[in-house]
Amino acid sequence: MASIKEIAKAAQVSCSTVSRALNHKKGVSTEVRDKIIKIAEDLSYFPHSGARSLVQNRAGVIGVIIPRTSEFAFQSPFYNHVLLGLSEMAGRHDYNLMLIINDSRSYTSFYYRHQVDGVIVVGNRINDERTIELAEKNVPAVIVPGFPEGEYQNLATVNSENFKSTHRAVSYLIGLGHRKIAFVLGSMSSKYSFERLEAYQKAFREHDLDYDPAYVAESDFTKTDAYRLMGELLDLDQPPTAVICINDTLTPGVLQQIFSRGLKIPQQISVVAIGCSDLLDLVLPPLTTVRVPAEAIGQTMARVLIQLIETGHCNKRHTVIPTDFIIRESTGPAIGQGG
Amino acid sequence: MASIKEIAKAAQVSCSTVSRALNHKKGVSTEVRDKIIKIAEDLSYFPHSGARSLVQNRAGVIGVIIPRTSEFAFQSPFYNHVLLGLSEMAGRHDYNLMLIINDSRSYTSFYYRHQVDGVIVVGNRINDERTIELAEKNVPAVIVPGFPEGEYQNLATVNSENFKSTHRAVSYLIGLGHRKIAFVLGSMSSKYSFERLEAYQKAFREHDLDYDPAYVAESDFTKTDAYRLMGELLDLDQPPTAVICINDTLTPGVLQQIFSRGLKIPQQISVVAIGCSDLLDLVLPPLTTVRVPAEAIGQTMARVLIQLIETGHCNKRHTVIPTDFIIRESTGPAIGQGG
DNA sequence: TGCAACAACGCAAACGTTTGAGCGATTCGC
DNA sequence: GCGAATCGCTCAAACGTTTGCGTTGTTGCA
Repeated sequence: MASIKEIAKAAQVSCSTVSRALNHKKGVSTEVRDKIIKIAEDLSYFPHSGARSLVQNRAGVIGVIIPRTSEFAFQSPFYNHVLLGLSEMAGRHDYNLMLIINDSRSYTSFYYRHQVDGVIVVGNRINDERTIELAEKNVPAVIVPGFPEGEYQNLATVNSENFKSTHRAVSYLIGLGHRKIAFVLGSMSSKYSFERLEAYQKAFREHDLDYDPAYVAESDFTKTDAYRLMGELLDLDQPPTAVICINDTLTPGVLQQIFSRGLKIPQQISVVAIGCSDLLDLVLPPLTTVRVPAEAIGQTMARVLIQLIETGHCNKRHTVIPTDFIIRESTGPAIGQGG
Repeated sequence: MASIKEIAKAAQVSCSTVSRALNHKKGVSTEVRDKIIKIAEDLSYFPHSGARSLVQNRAGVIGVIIPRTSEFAFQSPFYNHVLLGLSEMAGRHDYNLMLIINDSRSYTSFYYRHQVDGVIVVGNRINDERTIELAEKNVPAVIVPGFPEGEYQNLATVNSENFKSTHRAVSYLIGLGHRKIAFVLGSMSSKYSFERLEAYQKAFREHDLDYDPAYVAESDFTKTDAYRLMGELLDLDQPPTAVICINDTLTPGVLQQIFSRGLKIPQQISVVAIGCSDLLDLVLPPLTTVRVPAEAIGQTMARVLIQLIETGHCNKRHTVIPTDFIIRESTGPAIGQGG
């Protein structure tokens, strides 16, 4: 409500001086500055962000795009944790978040329409032409996941260490004597499904073992489907002695199938979860987990984007965040296996 | 990038005409209008929202404040679903969402600093002075939950039907013969814990029964605490034959305690969940649930706020959204009870 | 023919802020 | 003690829109 003019009048100085005083720029004496600041507080003055963005070409807002249905975005712990990291880091640098969910329009149009300073895309699809447009129009942007073909000045990526972590988990299970290791994947159009499957295969090869494709199930990422698929896997003549769940959404479905059959974990089947959900922390026994650092992903994305916005370049265009492999009580030696 | 000026030059008209043409106001011939619109598209023009908000005093942005830690906000399905409803309804009316989580500053300052058109507070604490400030400064705002003392022109509330739904659930359990009905509450400083407990008590009174406070447990809203409390409840000399979980965060803890003891649901204990989490839908057996319509709450909040913003008043200052009581398979007749 | 009404458009002010240029007054260096 | 640098401040332009008012040209009506 109160504008810089009223403060200027009250303090008997010009607008310029008020602006400089409030922004702590030099060129204003301490007495005048203190006086102005006091008046501004008394009048409960807040700068008009629109006017400011007009002249400064900076809005102090980061656009966050989640190209998923709202349902999906808010149900998956991954997005929640990324948002958490984003909001934390953005807040620390005095940026706010503008949220766009399930908008079919171009990312670039969003950037222009809302005068955000940069754009973050969470859950980028492989080969989404909108990401390329973003890069070609030189919009400061950070995406997860994905490595675009070209090298663009203003486009950065953040990924989690999919291959390595999955590889470690599978190797661990093999080391425990497991050979029939079920792997409940999501859709293979998803980048990380693909990477993690490769890791799975490589771990088998490294131990001079063949892996049986029958134990790899491709789901549509829903709990229901995971429940169904796990049922099919357990109905095999040689049911798996271990199972890996590729993400948070699937894990409950797999677990419920196991629980419903009264199978003991880890005595009868070992379980490894990949994901970031805390909701599963209370599952008994505590699950051996590949923890995807979604919060750190969000933080990093925000940090890189802000650097991109403010300096026009970034130190690392492609960041890979390491995952943790946490061995807890849901995994144990395979039974009835040759070791 | 492209401004209205460039379009004006290209179309050989004045800025005014361009503005009028693009905003579909009258005073411009159809030929000129079409020409301008075409040029605007070719130049991929987007109006500068800052400049627009400067002169129109409207930003097209709704501020969403969640006065919780980021962890809490993003873990609880309630907030997620409210956000879902908000984003859906806001999008439909061409508003965007600006998200503020865990900001200790005044709500009013947020309103002014970011030139949002109105403010939504999700998870208002009883007697939070910041809400009152919002109302007193006449900022268009909608809050959940809560009924402030005074009647303020620009402050509206949305609540879910806490009392009625809980009452119905408890009555149902009593009808099934249950007498020792555990109730795992959250903190009593929370409005809905309080309301729901009252409903619980009233249901007992109405059936001419005394309720035993020993079965009411006040938690700190965490899974861990719920797990612990449910353990204590089951260790009672006369363990409960039914349990009601007051919200999504608690339910997994309670369930895990039950599962870990190998108790059969509903043969040995009936379970009623209050909440909106879909994650629990896959729990076996499917839970009898008081479904809190968080998504509808979000939608309603957005709708009311937009009305408040655009017309300066709203039809209903206090909206109460009904809850559903969904009877599924986790509840059954009490065993070893006199009926 | 004369005049009112109206449509289509341009002009310029206004929104609130930042910032380079400019201008006295004081201080500094030598 | 004189020019140069510095300080503290003001002026005014600029950012991109919208919009009331004015102007021109056309049409309608008597």
